[in-house]
Amino acid sequence: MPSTAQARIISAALELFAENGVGGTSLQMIADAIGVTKAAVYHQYHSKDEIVLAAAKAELERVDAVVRAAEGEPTQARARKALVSGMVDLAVAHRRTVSSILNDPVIVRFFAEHESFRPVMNRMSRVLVGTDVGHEARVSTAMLTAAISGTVMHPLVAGLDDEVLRSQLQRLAERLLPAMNTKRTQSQSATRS
Amino acid sequence: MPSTAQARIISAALELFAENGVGGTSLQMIADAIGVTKAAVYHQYHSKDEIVLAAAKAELERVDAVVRAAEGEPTQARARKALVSGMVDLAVAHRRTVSSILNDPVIVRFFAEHESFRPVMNRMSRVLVGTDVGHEARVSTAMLTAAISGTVMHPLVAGLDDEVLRSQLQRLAERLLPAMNTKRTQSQSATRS
DNA sequence: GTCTATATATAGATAGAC
DNA sequence: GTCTATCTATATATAGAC
Repeated sequence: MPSTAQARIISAALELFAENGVGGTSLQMIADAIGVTKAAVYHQYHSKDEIVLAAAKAELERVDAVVRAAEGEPTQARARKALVSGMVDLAVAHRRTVSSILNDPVIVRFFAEHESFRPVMNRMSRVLVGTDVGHEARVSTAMLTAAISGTVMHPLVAGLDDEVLRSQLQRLAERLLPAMNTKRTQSQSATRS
Repeated sequence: MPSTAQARIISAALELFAENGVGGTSLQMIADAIGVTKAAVYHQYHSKDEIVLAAAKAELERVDAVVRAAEGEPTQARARKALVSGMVDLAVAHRRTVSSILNDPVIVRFFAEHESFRPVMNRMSRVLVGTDVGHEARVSTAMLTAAISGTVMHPLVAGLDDEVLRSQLQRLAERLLPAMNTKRTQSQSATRS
């Protein structure tokens, strides 16, 4: 839970990361963006890595909220629809930031190194493909997230209205969902920490 | 037409850009990677921007070759299949580099600023959706490229064999193709319940 | 084409006053 | 919580010898 001063830093950092990449963003830029000096920033976070970590966590929390909402749906079919819809809304609402940040090599490395990030992706995958861990399931999940986050910042859709983009994106995203073995719908309330 | 010395620089730069981002890659890193000094690198390219530009051009040339091959197909249906297939092959063959580079904010800005990059994307779009410039066509094209390039570097598919990834990716990518007005080539219907 | 050496700016980071 | 001042390392970039 970041303080207000920390929240301003994270917010500015996310914007700058999206525009310049993590490696291309300096603490001086962040400080300038919120109108303070570097030392003030260092008083909140002791290193650049800590800022990157906090920014990544803030982004992931948005995804976590969407996943949690989907997990609350009564059937898997509805859960999947809720997940796709929520992810599309999230991506459209943050066109410029979401994709560039999730794809930044530095952030990707953080996700790989810090284990606390993995559960969210696993839960998302479980909502989408259940307990199936086959090839198709994995590729489907990966493709769905990559497609949604990548499309919204594509130059070809830059001029599109949010509403139009959202509806088209949602319709296309659902085509990527793997076929459901509609037999059993997994209990959605279990296994959450 | 890069010299051999220039080609080595570009090759090393592409690897490093993928791993650290453009902003996180210094000329010293590039020089170290190919075993020369910074001054030797500067003798080939007068600035970091020139290296980024040359690297982006090299990547785009690979895409251009795929598009050109697709354009040579006799029918639009075959052209689209060839394009998807070629893009998938390209992405799988360069799992680590393709996506991180195409999504890097610095590269994206280069693509937007330098007009010479745009025609390739327009030709690709024309192969995929013909002269249609509607919303669905634009989102489809954007999503197809984002999905292919983004999936291959997703952690979820990191352990997958190239062959498996390629076949799954191709099958899923074809689901994103918009319906063709002329004749059906797939049993895949355009609208799903 | 590659080197040594160097100029200048800015990076990440810390100390200590207010 | 924010500042000034400062440290050290490294960034981009150039000059000129081999």
